[in-house]
Amino acid sequence: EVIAVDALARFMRLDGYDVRFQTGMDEHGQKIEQTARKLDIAPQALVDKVAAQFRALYDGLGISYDDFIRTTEPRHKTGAQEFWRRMSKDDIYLDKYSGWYSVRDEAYFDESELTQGEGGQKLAPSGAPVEWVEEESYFFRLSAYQDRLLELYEDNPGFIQPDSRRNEIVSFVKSGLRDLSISRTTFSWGVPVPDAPKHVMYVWVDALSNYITALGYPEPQGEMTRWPADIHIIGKDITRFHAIYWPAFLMSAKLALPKRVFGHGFIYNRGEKMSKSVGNVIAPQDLIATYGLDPIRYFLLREVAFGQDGNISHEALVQRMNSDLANGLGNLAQRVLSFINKNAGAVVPTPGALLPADEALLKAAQDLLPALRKEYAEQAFHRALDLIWQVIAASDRYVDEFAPWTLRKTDPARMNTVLYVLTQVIRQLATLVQPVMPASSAKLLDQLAVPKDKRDFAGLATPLAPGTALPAPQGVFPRFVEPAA
RNA sequence: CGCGGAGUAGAGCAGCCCGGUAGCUCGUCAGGCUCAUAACCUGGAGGUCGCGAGUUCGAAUCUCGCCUCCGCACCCA
Repeated sequence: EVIAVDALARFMRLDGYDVRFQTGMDEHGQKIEQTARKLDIAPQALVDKVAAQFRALYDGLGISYDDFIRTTEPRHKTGAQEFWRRMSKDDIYLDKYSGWYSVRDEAYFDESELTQGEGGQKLAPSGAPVEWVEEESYFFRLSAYQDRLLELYEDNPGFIQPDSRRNEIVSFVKSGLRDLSISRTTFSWGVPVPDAPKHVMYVWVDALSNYITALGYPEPQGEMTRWPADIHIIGKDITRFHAIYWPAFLMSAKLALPKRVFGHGFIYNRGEKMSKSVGNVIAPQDLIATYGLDPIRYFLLREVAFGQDGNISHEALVQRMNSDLANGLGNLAQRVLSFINKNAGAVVPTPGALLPADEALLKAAQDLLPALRKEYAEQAFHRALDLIWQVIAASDRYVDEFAPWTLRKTDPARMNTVLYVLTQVIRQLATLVQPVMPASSAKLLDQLAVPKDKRDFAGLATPLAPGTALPAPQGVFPRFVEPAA
């Protein structure tokens, strides 16, 4: 889920890291070529259209990517060809390939994997028709990498995450690796193999190399100095390619390996897999229009244990919106800020001596950042958010315990101290929630009069200055009310 | 067939690796408060932890068998 990657990237940026967040799309392959022919348009025109849709989607989701690479770009093609050349010559050899091929799956299947369809038609496990294909092909000596890959997994338990994915990959590799066909002659929509014009690269050599071609590979200077990547976040269905083929290719080309491959789960609609044929696909654009972008982002990161599959439903979404956002964070900010606005001169209050309870709440808020670093480092976004919300609950209890509306009459100085503590805490919370909800947290920080250049995590070290004028507060997270049926 | 995951209060989940009063969120019921977006706080009710057997002084937690659902296959990214 790109949103998760985005939140991670934003978190690291706010924490002072120089982040490069790149995404892109694979635009080659026989499937594209065929689809384009069916539509009677050029393949390039087809992928241009799709790419535009993707960019629009990402922009709509507020994705803060630094680069969006398409495999049809010249920079990718030349880079991919160079990558091919630099893979060890011992690893690439020419041979004949024959087997049952499914165009739809872009994969060959073993005889034993096929099922018998109607009229004797052989079908791939996916139900897609297969055809007997015999062609000249370049092969990659993947079999030679089995031990080195297992060693890699062994020495770096965190290389494939989550663990369940790792186990799958390890047992797959242990069961034996076969050499990989890495070129095709049956279609031409792809990157030509260097010095073998009849061949185009098989989709994965081509597509996987995007991670480095986007960095300017083979140019060793510039962005390429950032390689290796700290993490590849991918759909769990393509974990195999990223955790087996890609490291093997990189080893062959004598490049460093990414430090982690994270195969994330899928989002289900009410427990059902989204599928066009079932007609239960939820368009992100519709969700944003109905609920707003930040609530969606929050929901997806909070509700789903990242890495596992998750569910989305109107009911669950509304519940999160109303209880966590409107009643939780939103209400806390609103009750405190509007009280200050009405009863404490609309400025950051000046505190007196702090009581243990004050210290405790401030400490709880300050302790969040290191705790969040740990969770983000493990891509445990749901736990990170849970921690933040524990402090919100503690803050609500604190408000009730010290009841500023009573102190207003009995002890104004103490009231100011309480309100001061709360503004500091809310500021912490708003700052820490930025990676997940950039727009809403910005509004919150506006209301706390935090300068735009003081909103990163380093800025948290500087408390809000007492006496700073605060604007009139406005609700940031509206309750979701069912439209009248 | 095989490999993998899951079955715990009305709902969604944690706990299970490292056995010992079954926990969280939401909902629900009662009480409190009134600063706030009918919100917030406190307390209660609600579970034979899929089924059966075994190990053990003791099992949601370990072992074996069985049942059910799901993924590894479409789609989507």
